[in-house]
Amino acid sequence: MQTFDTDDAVRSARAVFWERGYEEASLPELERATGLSRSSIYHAFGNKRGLFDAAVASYLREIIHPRLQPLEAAKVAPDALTNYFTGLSEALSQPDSLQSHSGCLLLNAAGAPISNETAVSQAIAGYREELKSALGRGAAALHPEMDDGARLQLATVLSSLVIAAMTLSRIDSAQALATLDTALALLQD
Amino acid sequence: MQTFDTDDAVRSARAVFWERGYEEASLPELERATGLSRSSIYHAFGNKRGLFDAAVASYLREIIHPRLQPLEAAKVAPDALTNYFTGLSEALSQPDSLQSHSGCLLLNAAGAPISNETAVSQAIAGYREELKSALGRGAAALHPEMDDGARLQLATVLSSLVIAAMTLSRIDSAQALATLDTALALLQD
DNA sequence: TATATAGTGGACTGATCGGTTCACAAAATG
DNA sequence: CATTTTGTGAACCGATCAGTCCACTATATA
Repeated sequence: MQTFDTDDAVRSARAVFWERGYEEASLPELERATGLSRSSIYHAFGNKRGLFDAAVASYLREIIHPRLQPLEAAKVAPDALTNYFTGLSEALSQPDSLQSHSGCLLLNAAGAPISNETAVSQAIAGYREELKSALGRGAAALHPEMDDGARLQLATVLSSLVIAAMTLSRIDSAQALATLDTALALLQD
Repeated sequence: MQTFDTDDAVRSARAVFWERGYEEASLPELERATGLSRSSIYHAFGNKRGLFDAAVASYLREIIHPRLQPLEAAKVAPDALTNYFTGLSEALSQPDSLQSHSGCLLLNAAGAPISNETAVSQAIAGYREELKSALGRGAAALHPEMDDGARLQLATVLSSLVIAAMTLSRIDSAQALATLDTALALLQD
């Protein structure tokens, strides 16, 4: 049986992919981060790409979904949408968090050659759809009187603000936070 | 004297960086695209990074600024903002254009290790600021009655929609176009 | 204890990386 | 024509890449 914890190893590798991207994450880096030797990585994950896919699944499960969960529950609280943005804003304010200085693992991948892989591009597109859908449910809970068209428009705007903020967080945290503040301001109207 | 046209060479290299990103654009690829040998590239641009910087400057000058120009003129037409979004939407609809399948050279770089270079991150942050400012001027021309706070908010939202659309264009052109349609819809209100 | 199975570390492969060097070519200057 | 200057292509550099292989270890089963 395996002497290392698979989830721990994937989490460590995930951090490397998050910071450096798929292509620039080297095997020696991944070995160092996971504490595993090359043969163990290849035995457990097949190849570098297999480890990346495991990292993406882990990212969705442990980073994305926990924050979206209140917006995807059967009953959505009226303040769930506000809480989503304040929580994300706090995470981006933490100056040494991966979120704040590396943005979003998936969106970073969107601009890299790895996005030519259909499995990867589908994961990113699916994330955006899920984000939009969850934010739409939050909008419905906050503004029950809003009609479907306006709610869909708001969900598109809010999810775009999230995408822009995560993209900008790597290069200008002030602009990223200001972008999220704009999202919060939109919820007051 | 130089037997090749510098602007032509930079344009060709720019296309490679645009599609592949800085790190994954190899010297052989850049040689092939420009038709130049390695020593000519190094003689003219110093190194790979110098060629990339020239490509970024060329991208701003020939791709970004021409489209923003009507929004940055002394007098901005009321329909300049709408024209910006319809023009961008048409460019992303062109299925074989670099814009449609490679998004934005600068935003792609934002998610890659090259963004750790301060000159690069400043170029990207500056682009976002300029985009926001130009869209704000367009909003003022379209809605002269709008107060400063609302105009700034709208500019932040619109520039975020552009960023999201350019990011998504690499992986899901339908979502990218829908995002720009949302921007156009916001201008009707 | 003997045998089979699963996991691991390190050495190695061929390919490719960015960057450098150098000898030659072409043009300009005297 | 001789010399100098500038530009260029090709060979080469050490380093690093992802991936493979194999001998060895540790555990599990019998």
